[in-house]
Amino acid sequence: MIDQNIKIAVDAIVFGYEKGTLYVLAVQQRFGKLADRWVLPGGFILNDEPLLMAVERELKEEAGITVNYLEQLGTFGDDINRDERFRVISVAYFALVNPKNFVLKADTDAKDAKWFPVTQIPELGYDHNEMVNLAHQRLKSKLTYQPIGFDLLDHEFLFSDLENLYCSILERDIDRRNFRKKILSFGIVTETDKVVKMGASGRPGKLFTFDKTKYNQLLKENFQFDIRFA
Amino acid sequence: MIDQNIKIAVDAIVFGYEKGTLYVLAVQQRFGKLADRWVLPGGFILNDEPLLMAVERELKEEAGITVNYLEQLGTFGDDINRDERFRVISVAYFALVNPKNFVLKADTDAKDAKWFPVTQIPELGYDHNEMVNLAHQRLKSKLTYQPIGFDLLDHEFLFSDLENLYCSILERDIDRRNFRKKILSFGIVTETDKVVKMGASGRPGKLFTFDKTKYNQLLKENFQFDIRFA
DNA sequence: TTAATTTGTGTTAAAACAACACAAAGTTAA
DNA sequence: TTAACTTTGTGTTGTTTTAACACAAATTAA
Repeated sequence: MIDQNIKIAVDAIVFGYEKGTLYVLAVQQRFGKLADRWVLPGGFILNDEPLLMAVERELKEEAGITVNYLEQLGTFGDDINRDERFRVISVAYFALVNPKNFVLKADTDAKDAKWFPVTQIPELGYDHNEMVNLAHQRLKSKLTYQPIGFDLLDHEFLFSDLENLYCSILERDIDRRNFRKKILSFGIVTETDKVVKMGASGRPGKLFTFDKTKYNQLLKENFQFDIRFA
Repeated sequence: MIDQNIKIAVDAIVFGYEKGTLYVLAVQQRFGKLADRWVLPGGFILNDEPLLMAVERELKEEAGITVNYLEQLGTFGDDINRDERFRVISVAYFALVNPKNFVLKADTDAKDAKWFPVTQIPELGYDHNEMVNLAHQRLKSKLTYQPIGFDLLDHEFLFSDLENLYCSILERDIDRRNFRKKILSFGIVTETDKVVKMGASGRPGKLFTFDKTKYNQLLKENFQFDIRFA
């Protein structure tokens, strides 16, 4: 048997979006040297636990959430001292969730769980700021070639919600007419007959939904989602 | 100290290209239950060894090569029995090399090392065929949005080499005039004044080089390499 | 010297993109 | 009740990019 003494953990960068602001979920550590320090949700995997399950378990335990979208981001194991106690290699996951769907509640190892605006993330433990930066990049680029924005929104949303999401995450202006034309041309967003009055003033807007079935169908026919517009 | 008994390995999917054929490097195992079986080059990491170094070391040891391009592909750890001896999580790397630059030589654990055409890869040990498939996908898509094709070619190459590389890897026809126009418009490929006579008949062609410095410069100015053509 | 092979080059019609402004439907305040 | 304000919803046009297409030039082989 080989002599190897390295531990394996998973960590998750969970993005949430609400009213023009992009948030990242962090938890406050309860125990150990980094007690009180904010870190990404995550932890060691169990001996007989698949990686994906470990992430899902930790998110449930530490913050009480279940995500809409989850994919591997990358594995951090080049800095052999990234955890000062002993060597830990961490598999980072990228996740999206609609914050409205959950009330955060810290459970096991976490003292607290909180959404931080992506522009105001405190200094996190380990190399977690690095992970957040990488994930943030991934989100930005993925938004343009995969319809993942919908995983951050309500099931039914106003077109302006979608537009604002793109605007704020990509940090640029968008021409409403061109954007709408393009999105609708894909045929993966359906107009419902519901109309919703804004809390504030203004003309009421129609609600739309993302048609995932249609999207999967189109994928088989070599459809390529792509939004790179003015 | 947590009770965790999982080993960590790295594996590499190394692509090589020569005369219209794309190859993947595999090695034949010398020891153990899978002796004689072809597998991807790789192995367990050392306690104080960064992941990247582990891959480079294994490639050197098992096949005698140093790659041109190396990036993380993904971590395989959901199937807890992917290695039947005990649980192993493997970090897979994606690599590109010009086969001409090396003579393969199996050294330590490997009995033999060999290039297999990507269309004729034997049944490999563990989940390595899955890794190859994923890497192959990555290569195809990355070829269109990152200038990595050059890492598979000689330093100086004919335009037709580049064109054939794209044709064969992406498995589609390319219009020579449009392709050339597009590539040259980026300004990252430089024409040398060398002319080379083909081994066979035909008009001699000029040699070109990839200007990496220029490419890095352009990147800072928000340049986006992108080849999606007829 | 003729045939075969490979490199190298330009134009045009069609499609996609970028830029642009105002009317409609509602709310709020005078 | 009217005027001001806010937000949704919609078309056109010039510009740029893309796709489709063919033949001459330089060399080797027969």
